[in-house]
Amino acid sequence: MTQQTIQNLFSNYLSKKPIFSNKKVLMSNYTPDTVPHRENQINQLGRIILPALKNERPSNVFIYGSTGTGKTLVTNYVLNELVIAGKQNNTKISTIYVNCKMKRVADTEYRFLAFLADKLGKKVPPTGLPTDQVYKIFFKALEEQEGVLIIIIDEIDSLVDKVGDDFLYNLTRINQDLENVKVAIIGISNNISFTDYLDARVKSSLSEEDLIFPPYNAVQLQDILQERTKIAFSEGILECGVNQKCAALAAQEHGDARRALDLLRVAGEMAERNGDEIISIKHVDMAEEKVDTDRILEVVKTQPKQSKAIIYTLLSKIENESDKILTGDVYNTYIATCKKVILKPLTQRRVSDILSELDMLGIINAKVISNGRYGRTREISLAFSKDLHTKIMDFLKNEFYF
DNA sequence: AGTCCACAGGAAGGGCAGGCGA
DNA sequence: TCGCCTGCCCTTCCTGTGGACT
Repeated sequence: MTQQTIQNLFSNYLSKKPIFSNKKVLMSNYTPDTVPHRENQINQLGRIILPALKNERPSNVFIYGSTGTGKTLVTNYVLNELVIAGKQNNTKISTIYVNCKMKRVADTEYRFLAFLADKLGKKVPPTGLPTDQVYKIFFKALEEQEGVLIIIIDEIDSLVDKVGDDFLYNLTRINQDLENVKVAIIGISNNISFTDYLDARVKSSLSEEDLIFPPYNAVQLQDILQERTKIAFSEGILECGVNQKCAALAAQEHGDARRALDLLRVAGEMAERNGDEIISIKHVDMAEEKVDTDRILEVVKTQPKQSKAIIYTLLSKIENESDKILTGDVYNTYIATCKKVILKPLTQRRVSDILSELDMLGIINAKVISNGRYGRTREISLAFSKDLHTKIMDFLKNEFYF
């Protein structure tokens, strides 16, 4: 592209009527003024945490529902309101929000405690101290607090899966040793059967109250999108049926509002990039493909070298042989791949774990099957379209200098 | 009913890098 | 600088398992 034409491109872009008037409202971290179709949950949660306004400890709450059902949004919304009411009432209410899925922030017991202590104003080094000392620092920080403190632990299941439920046991018993501050815990999880695996004592004290968030249906999603589009886009930009299509697609995916918003945002970006003045159904279709492609490609890109070698092995095996392959085959071919790219091969045990990780990340589908006397193994297939195969393969070939 | 395969996956521990306090 | 602690990645060793085969 010559300099002249790129200048034309820029001035063309600037002279067009803008597609977005406020893109922020389509982001997942945006808290709107109202939360449609969650009135019940807002009321229930509100009632549970009411005692905080009288400087009493509210019950611990356990919230569950699948992704994009508004759990975090409702919790933040209600707690914001609670803090405001507390201020008017001269009651000190503070909240700490922790997301246990955030890598290198709160994904281990140490980091989790360090994060909480940090929020309470006590610095803990990122590593180096014994865990019991971090507990001490955290308790000390708590002792200096007063009023009611509500700790929201989002994606709590992923931390418990990783480090066990001991830290929850300690946390739920925290109040016995504290005088000035009352601590309540709100646990949020995507996994409905999560509490089944907890220690009985932890379970009973953590879920003194339970709240369930059902998935949104297509009509409800449409309402949510309608509210946001009024603020997000310039007037008359949206073709009829765009909202419906985004809502319908997201409803198929367990009523995930986050996905609906993503689709709408990316559709807008697609239109913007193409220089179109109206967002049409065509853009939603493009957005659907892009959202999936981007997610998987991003996951592949961020994998360590060994996982990439395994993904490469899987792709080449599936390309050349059958759609479904077994662990043993993968391992043998992986050894060959390692030789080719001069990588020290891992043991089968470790490869088995990496395959489980890839399964959890949604890159592969792995199902444990039994072939009778020919053993038990995992049957592995790829979780994305043929189209994406080529893109990922190209990326990996480039990565390994093939 | 018992055997046997090819793994799955749990437990324990080694080695490393990074950080702290003495 | 050294000893101690952490998380992380990995290996080694081990037990468990579903179902075809005998």
